[in-house]
Amino acid sequence: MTYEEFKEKVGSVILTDEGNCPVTPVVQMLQGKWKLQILYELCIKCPMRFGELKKMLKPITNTALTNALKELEADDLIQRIQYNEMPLRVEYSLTLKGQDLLPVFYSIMQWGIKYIP
Amino acid sequence: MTYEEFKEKVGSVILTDEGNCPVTPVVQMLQGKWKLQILYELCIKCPMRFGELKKMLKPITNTALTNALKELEADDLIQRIQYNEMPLRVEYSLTLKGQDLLPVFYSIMQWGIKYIP
DNA sequence: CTGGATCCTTTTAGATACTG
DNA sequence: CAGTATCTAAAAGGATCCAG
Repeated sequence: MTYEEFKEKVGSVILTDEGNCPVTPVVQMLQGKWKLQILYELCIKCPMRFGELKKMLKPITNTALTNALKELEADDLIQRIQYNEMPLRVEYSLTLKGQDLLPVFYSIMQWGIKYIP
Repeated sequence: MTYEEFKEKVGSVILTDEGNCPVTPVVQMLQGKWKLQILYELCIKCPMRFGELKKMLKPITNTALTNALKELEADDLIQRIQYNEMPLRVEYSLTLKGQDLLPVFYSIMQWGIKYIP
């Protein structure tokens, strides 16, 4: 896509909400130190358990992981399922909405490959 | 792109850096309350002057705008050109690297259109 | 006009200990 | 195992005043 094409599309499609950036709210939703990494892990393996995620995101604390997971669930990007076994088991997985972020991740990744050494 | 396709591509292409999310560093770079909005404004109109940007991002303060612009420039996403006229004029524009974010913005936008009411 | 400098408030993240 | 609760540290953001 060229610069002019973008201007044209954005200008007509969604620049209606008082000139605000249509990208910002989405990125706000993904902000925080851990959310994207969690989503990424769930892209690679899904579902995953709490402890499994914690191990992958190594230096993360319980508090941080819990908070991030809660916010992602509140935004309906991931789903939490609790199995009342002994010991307790909880599994997190991407929702359809969350899976729909894959193309976004991929385009970001393509940019990163080009520009991040 | 499907879930499986993503896994395959990501797994082979870039999952080399110790399992860390390849998307995160890019998003880190775009984090902060104002950076994306600035880039977006520059997508719509480029170049723009300091005061012009300030007007578009209405409640922003000088400090916040200055800081965001500096960081964007440090990441080589925008370019600052100063004209020593009287009164002083400074123009900001997207670099090629910055313009290359357009497809990313567009894919985020598509997602937003689908899921944000 | 385009910021710099300073101070202050708010938000976010980390450490530690504890529970069903 | 999967969290909660509480506290502290750090970072981000805002307000105000000043300068080339």
